[in-house]
Amino acid sequence: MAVTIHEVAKGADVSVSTVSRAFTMPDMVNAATRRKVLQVAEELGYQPNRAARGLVTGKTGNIGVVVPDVANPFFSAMLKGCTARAREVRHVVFLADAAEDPRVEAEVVGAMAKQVDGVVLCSPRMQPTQLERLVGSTPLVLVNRDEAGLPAVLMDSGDGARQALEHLAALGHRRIAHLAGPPASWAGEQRLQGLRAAAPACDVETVELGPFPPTFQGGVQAADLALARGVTAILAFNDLMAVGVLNRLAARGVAVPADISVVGYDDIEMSSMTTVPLTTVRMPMEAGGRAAVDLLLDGLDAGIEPEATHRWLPTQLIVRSTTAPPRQDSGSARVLAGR
Amino acid sequence: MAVTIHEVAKGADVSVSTVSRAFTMPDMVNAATRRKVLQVAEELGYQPNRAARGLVTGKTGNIGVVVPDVANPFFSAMLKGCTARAREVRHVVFLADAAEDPRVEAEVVGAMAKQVDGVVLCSPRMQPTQLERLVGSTPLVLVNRDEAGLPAVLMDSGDGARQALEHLAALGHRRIAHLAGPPASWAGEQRLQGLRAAAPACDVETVELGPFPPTFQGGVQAADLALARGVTAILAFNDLMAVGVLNRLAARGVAVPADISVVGYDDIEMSSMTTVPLTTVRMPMEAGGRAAVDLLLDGLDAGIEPEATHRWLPTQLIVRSTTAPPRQDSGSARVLAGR
DNA sequence: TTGAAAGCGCTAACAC
DNA sequence: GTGTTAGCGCTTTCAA
Repeated sequence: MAVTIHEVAKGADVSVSTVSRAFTMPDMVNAATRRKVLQVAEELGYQPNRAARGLVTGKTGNIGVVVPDVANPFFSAMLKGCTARAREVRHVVFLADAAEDPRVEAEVVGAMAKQVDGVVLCSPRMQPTQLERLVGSTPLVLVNRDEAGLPAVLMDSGDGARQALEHLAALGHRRIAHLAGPPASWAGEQRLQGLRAAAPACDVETVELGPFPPTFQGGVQAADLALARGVTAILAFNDLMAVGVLNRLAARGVAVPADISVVGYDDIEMSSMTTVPLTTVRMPMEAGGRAAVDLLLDGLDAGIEPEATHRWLPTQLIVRSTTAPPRQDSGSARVLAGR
Repeated sequence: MAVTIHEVAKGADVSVSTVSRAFTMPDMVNAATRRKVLQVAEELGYQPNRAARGLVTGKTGNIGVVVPDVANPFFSAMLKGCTARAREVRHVVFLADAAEDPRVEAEVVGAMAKQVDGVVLCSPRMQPTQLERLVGSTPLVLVNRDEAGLPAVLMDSGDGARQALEHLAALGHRRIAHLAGPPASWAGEQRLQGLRAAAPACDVETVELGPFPPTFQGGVQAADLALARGVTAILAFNDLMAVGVLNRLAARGVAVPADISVVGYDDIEMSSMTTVPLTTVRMPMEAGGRAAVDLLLDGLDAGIEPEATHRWLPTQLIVRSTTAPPRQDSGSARVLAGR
């Protein structure tokens, strides 16, 4: 079944160490010998057993990636970045889907620890103490979370929130709802802070709603609450929620953006796919995945445990037709009568 | 750094084999001893090195999953099923994203082969001959492809196409466009066949368009072609394309479903998120992922190479408001005048 | 430039 | 019920 290094050695009539060298340190072996070895290996379809190699070198060539939910477009985009970059640097990805469960997150890191050179934790939901317990089991890099002095790739969604707020304020909106996602979301917290910080200068009043599930349904649910609070604009936690909001507004006969403006956060083009093009804060998820892999590997090369290095990635507001100046006759009353 | 079995043995004052047994065959060791061992292991934070274990047992406890594109909702849903099921049976998932490149598919299987117990190939795009070359390197299970006598999980999208066609025919549609996706897609081929087979009995004429990229843009592009052919209904390759179609129709002032009916294929609720709820053929992607993992593992348990076992999963038409009877004044002319 | 041998962390006979 | 020992496939001293 599995063709081993011994068979290649026998076939090429050399010792196993020569075969090994032909692969790992090619110029330490005679050109002719090497050619022969490589050829025999090719014929036999030999592929070094990376697990065995890892056992002795201590380097597996694998990296672990843990996401809260692969089916969430944000995280599948991030995963895409991780796998793509990993491939470029000849590494393989171990994937774990934590199913939005903090305990699973901790558990899987333990399970992977020994078979990987390090783990990328994407938006981990777990408690700081749990996170700290993981430190030392294997090199860790965080994405969109800043904790325990760990190296991290951080997206500046606080700044994105500011951009969105200023955009809406410039249009004349004075009362804006913020729909929160999962409480454990670092990015969500950043957005809220960015919003609060920017609101006074923009002369905007923010209405903080939630938490809601970061889903289509969460958006539907949130839309009614936002409507009842008489806002003229809504900032949704992510594109899924934003689409839910859009749908609920449509169902209630509220026009977007005539009656209410909507802004979401997305990764790629999810939101360009809505029938009413959705204004969004662009989160560079794929780039984040790539950066995380780099950070992890750089840290490993550099020496021991990587220094706590933070890589900030900018976010960008993409304005589309879901935002417009508020009506002069002010949203609230009209909207509530709308149905 | 990494705590080994030896340290646990020393700490518990037993031999390594006792520690090993305490983990792998608990009832072959004295209850008191076991308790002590487990406790010491706990304290030291010992986790067996699965790679080393695999080296001797020949079983890694890992399974490989190869997808054409993680960022595609179809495949992230399938991946979700794989990881969920894998976890339930205490396995870890090795993920590879082939970036829609057949060569990469073959390559990654080779790279993973030695570290996994088997590989799930999701909708592989590679040639039959390439696929055959992979057989033997590691146990393989196919999803949505039937080739080389390999075990496979197959979704009956041919039947889904039939259901969609009959639905549209029942509404009175007589001229229906089929928008093809990637030529290498087995599922696409199935749908086309299902359509062709069902069309005569339904007294329907099918207009076969494509191939198009299975994306939003592909749908935009396809919509114009379909319109020009004067159909009253459109069957899109997947939900992304369907949404593209919807958008382009809206942009051209064509009403859905008044002027044209649209049907897509989707996995979960993507299509319930469109502003005009989209009628779709439901593909059980997540269930497919789970089934594939089961098939792989069952085959391994059963004995040698798994028999070529096929698992067919049904598809289901979900009717929503994007389909309606065609206008009496017949779509074609009206629509073309529409803009 | 090459080979022989030790050993990575673990399990699986085979003794005791 | 427990310990000793021989490897799993590979890399890496150390000698030749």
